[in-house]
Amino acid sequence: MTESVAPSLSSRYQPAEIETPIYRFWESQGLFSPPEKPQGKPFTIAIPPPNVTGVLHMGHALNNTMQDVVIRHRRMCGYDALWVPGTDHAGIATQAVVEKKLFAEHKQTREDLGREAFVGEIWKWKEEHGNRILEQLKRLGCSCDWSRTRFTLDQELSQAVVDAFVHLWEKGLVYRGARLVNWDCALQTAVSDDEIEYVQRKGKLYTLRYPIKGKEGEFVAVATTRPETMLGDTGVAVHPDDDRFPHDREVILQLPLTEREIPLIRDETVDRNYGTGAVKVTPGHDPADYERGARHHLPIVNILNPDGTLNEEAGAYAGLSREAAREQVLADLEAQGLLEKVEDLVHNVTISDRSKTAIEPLVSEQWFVRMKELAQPAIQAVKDGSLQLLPERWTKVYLDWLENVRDWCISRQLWWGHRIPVWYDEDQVPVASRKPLEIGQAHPVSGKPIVRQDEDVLDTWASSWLWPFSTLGWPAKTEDLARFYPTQFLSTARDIIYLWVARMVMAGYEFMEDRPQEERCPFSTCYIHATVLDGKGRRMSKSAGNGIDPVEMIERYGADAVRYSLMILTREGQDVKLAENRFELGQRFCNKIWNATRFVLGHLDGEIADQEGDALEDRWIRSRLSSAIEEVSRALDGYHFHDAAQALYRFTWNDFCDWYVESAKRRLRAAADAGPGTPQAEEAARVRCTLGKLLSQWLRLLHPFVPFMTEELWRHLPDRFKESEACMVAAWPQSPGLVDPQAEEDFLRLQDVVRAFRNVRALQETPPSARPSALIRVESEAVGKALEQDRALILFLASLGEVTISPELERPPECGTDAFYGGAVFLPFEEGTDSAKLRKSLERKLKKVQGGLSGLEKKLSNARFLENADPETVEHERQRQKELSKEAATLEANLEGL
RNA sequence: GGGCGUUUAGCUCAGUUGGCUAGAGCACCUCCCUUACAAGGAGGGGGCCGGGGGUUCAAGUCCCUUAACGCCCA
Repeated sequence: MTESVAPSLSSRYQPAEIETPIYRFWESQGLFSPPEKPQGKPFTIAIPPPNVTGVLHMGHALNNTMQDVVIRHRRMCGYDALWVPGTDHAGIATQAVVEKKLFAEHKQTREDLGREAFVGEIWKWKEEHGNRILEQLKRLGCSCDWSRTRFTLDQELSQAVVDAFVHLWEKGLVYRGARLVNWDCALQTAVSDDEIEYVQRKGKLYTLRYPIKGKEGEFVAVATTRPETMLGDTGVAVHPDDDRFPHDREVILQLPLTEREIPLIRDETVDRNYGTGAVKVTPGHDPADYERGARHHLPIVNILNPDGTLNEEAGAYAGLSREAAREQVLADLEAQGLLEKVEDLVHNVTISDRSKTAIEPLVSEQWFVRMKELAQPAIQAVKDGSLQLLPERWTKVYLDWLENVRDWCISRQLWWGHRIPVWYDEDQVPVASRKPLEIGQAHPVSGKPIVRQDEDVLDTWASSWLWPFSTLGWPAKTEDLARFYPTQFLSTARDIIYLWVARMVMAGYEFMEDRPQEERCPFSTCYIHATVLDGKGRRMSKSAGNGIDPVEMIERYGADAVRYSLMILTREGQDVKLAENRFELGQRFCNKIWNATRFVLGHLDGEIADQEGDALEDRWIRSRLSSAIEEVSRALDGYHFHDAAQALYRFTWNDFCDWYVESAKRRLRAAADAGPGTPQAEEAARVRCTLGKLLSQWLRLLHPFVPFMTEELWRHLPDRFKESEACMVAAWPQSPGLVDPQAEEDFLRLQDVVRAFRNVRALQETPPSARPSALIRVESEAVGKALEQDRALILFLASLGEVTISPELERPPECGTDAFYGGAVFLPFEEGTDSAKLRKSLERKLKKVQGGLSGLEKKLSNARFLENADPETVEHERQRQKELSKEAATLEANLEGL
C-alpha cells in the first residue's frame, strides 16, 4: 500500500461525532482547573457574566471564543490559567420573565403571591433554566473552570454586596434622598441614567396660553411636547435678556385648569429661539426643569402615580392615563381658547432600555452612590497604564464618562435581587448592617426597636461591579483571591464600558484596599470586541428577527468552524457582518486541517528516522513554521486574533498543504516503489520524522482556535511526537529559530518555475497525464546550480518527464514559454496548440512588467529621489529595475519567437 | 450640537513606521473526481484604494476639505 490513510478518520471532518466526547475528556481529566498548588504564574479571566435568563447569541459566541483562545494559549504557555464562569441575576429581566409566566399560567401577579413566595418561584425557575447559557458555552468549547461557577445571588456573592454597601455607607458614599429619577412606569421601578435611551419619534408641539394675572386678555404662550404635564407646572421661564417679556415687575400667571398661580422667572438656560421663548417649568417631571426649579426655589408638584396614571394633584384628571389626560387637557384648553397652535415635530423621547416604554422623570426616594470620589482612581488607572483598553480609542469613551460621572441610583423597586441591608426604627432612622437585623431587635444607633428592613433591592450592577473579586471569595480572604486577583484580561462589548467596566475598576480600587495600589485594578487589559451585525449591516436583535443562532451554526458547521470563522472574520475592534454562509470559511479550513493530518498520519505508520529530512523543502517548511510560530505567538500576546487566525490559514493552506505535503509525496512514493532497505526508504523515514514533528507543532499552534479537532487528531499522533496526553495542555510551540533565508529564497524560485510551467501547460492545454520534456533557461550559473539540485522536485511538481537547465539555451521552435524570477521555461506545443492564447498571455504580462518598469525608470532618473530617499530604498529600486528589465527582455524574446 | 468609526475587486475584508506591478477568501471563467481533502487541485480574468485639494523625490498610507453610511454621548 503506497498511500495509507489513518483508517479511523473519515475523509470529511464530522464535528458532531467528536465534540461531546472530547469535551467530556477534558472535563474528566480536570483540565479546566488550574493546578491546585501554584506551578506557574497565574493568568485569570473573569467571564462577563451573562444574564441567567439569557440564551447564547453571536455576540456571546464571539466574545467567549476570544476569551477561550486567550486562556488556552496562556495555559499552553505554562501559566496557571483560570477562567471563572458564572451568571448574573439580571434583576428586572428575570423578574419580568417569571411574572409573565406566572400570569400566563395562573393569572396571578407577584402581589397575589407575596414577596417570599414570588422570590421562591424565581429561584425555582433559575434552577430549571438558569444553566442554559453556560451549557451553550460548553458547546462552543469554552475551557472555563466549572467547579468555580458563580451566580451573583449566591450566598457568598450576596455577602460581598452587603459588605460593599456597608463599606460605602460607613464612608458616607451612599445616601438616600428624594431626587428626580428615571421612572419606568411599566416595571414600576427607578432605573439608572445608563439604562435609558433616546429615540426619535414623531410628535406635536403644542403652544399653550397662560393668562397673566391682573392683565385681562393678556397671555404668555409656552410651547411643549407634553401638554398634560402642565398640571405640574410651578413656573414659566424666559431668558433674562429677552425683552419680549416685561422686566420691570413681577409677573404672576394663572395656570389654566388649576387654581395654581405661578411666577414668570428668568433663567439663562432658556433657549430664546425655541417656540415662543417662554417655557413651562415642571420640576417634578423634567430633569432640566428640576434644575431650574431648584435654582429659583419653585415647589415640586408630582402629578403621577407609580403606574403612570395621574394622581390627586391633577385634580379633575386624577386616575386618567397619561394619554387620556393629554387628550382631555387639550380639549379643555381649547374650549377656553388657551390652545394657540399645534405643529408637527420630530423629537427625542426617553425610553427605558428594559421595558422600551417611555421613561417618566419622577421624584422619589432612592439610594445613590456618590461617584466623583470613586471615579478618581479609575481615571488614574488608564493614565498611569495600570489599565489598557483595546482598541485604544475606547479609552476616551471610558474617561469621558468617568470625568462627567453623576451619582448612581442603585435602588430598584423590585423583589428579585440583593435587598438593601438597611433597617429602620420607628422614627425611620436608618442603619446599615453586615449581619441581618431582626424586627424588634434594638436599633444599634437609637436603641429603639427595629420595625422594618428597606423594601428595595439593589441594581444588578451593584453586584456585577464586584465580580472580578467576589467570584474569588471576597470579602473572605481566600487562597483563590490571593492567588488569582487581579485578573489579566477582560473582554466585553462596547456598550457596557461605563455600565460595567468603569464601575469594576472603581470597585477594585475601593474595595481591594488591603492590596498595594498596583494590585487593585481588577484587570490589566480590557478588550472591547466587535459588534456582530447581520449580513446587511444591521444590529442583530430579537425583535428584528435577524439574529443567527450560534448553537444552530455549531450543529451545522461544527464548533471549531464557528470559532475560527468568527476569529478570522472579525476585524480588530470593528463591527463584523455575518451571514450564515460565512461559516463555510471555517468549515473548509477545518476540513483542510483534518485531511492534511489524515495524510500525515497515514504515513506515520511506516519507519520513522530519528533524523529529520534535509532537502530544500524540509529546510523551507521548517523555516516557514518558525515564522508562523513567531507570528501567531506575537499576535496572541497582543490580542490580535484576526492576525493570528490569518497566519495560521496561510501557513496551513499555502505553505504546508499546497507545497510541503505535495513535495513530500515525491520521496514517499519513491520509497514505496524502491522497497525496504533502499536509500529511498531511508530518506522517506527522515521525511516521516519531519512530518511528525511538523504535525505535532502545527496542531498545538492551531489548538486555541480549533480545540476540538486538534484534540481528536492529537490522539492519533504517535507517542514519540507528543509529551502530554492532551493537546490542550501540551507545551506551546517555540520557534526553534530556524528561519532560513537561503531556503526561503531557493524555494520561492522553485515555486516560480513550477508556476510558470503550470501556466504554460494550462494555456497550451497540455493533458494532465502528459510528462513532456522541458527546458529552463537560467540567467546565471548560480540560479542554474540551485535549480539543478532540485530538478527532481521540479519534475515532480510540474509533471515533467525531463528537464534541461542551462544558461545558454536557444528557445526551440514550437514551444510555449513563460518567464520566471531568474529565467524562462520552455515547453513543447501540444498537437493543435493555439499560440494566440500564449501570445495574449505573454503580452498582458509584458505590459504589466513594462508599466512597472517605466515607473521605476522615472523614479531612478529623478535626481531628487536619488538625493532624498534613503540609500537602502534606492538600492532596492535599482535591484528591482534590473530584475524587471530582465523579465521584460525574456518576455519580449519569447514573444518574438512565437 | 459634541465625539468616534467606516468607505480598497461583484460581495466580505487585509494592507505595519509613506517605498515591490495594491493582496486574501467567496463569487466568476477554463481544465482536472491525480492514491489527504471536489468542503478539493491547477491556471486565469477582475481595482481612478468615496470625491477634491495639499505635503513629499514618492501617498491606499500623512494633512486639510467634502460626501455617504454607521455607532456613542447630550
